[in-house]
Amino acid sequence: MKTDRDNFFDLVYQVVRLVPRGRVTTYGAIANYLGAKGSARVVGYAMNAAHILPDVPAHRVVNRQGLLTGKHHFRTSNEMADRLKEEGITVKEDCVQDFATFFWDPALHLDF
DNA sequence: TGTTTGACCGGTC
DNA sequence: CGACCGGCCAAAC
Repeated sequence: MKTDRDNFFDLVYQVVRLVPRGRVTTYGAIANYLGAKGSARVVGYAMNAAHILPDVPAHRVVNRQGLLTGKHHFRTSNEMADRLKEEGITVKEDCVQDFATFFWDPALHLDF
C-alpha cells in the first residue's frame, strides 16, 4: 500500500541523503537499489524536484560516466563541481575523476 | 485517459 | 570513438 511518504520521489531523496560526504553515486545505482532496475530516468526526474528539498545533496548524484549531467539544474553551473571539489573529489571538465574510487553504491552499504 | 517528456542506461552501428 | 535507438517508469499536460 502506498502512502504519500512512500512515493518513489521520497525514496530517492532518502537514498541521496545517505550518500556520505566525499562520495558520489549514480542514478542507475539508486534506481537499482529501489528495485526500479533500469528506471534511472525516473530517478533523474525525481532529482528535478530535489532542489526544493533542503537536505538532498544532488551534487553527489551523477550519471554512470561520472559526468555532472545535472549541473545545469543548479543555481549556478559551477556550484555542483565546486561542491564536489570541496568534498575532496577531483572534478575536471564537469567529469568526476577516479569515479570508480569515489563511487558509492547504496545497495552495497545499505540494507532493506 | 492518452501523450509527451525527462539530471538515464545499455547495446549496436 | 561518436552517434543512434529502444527500453524502462513515473509525473505533468
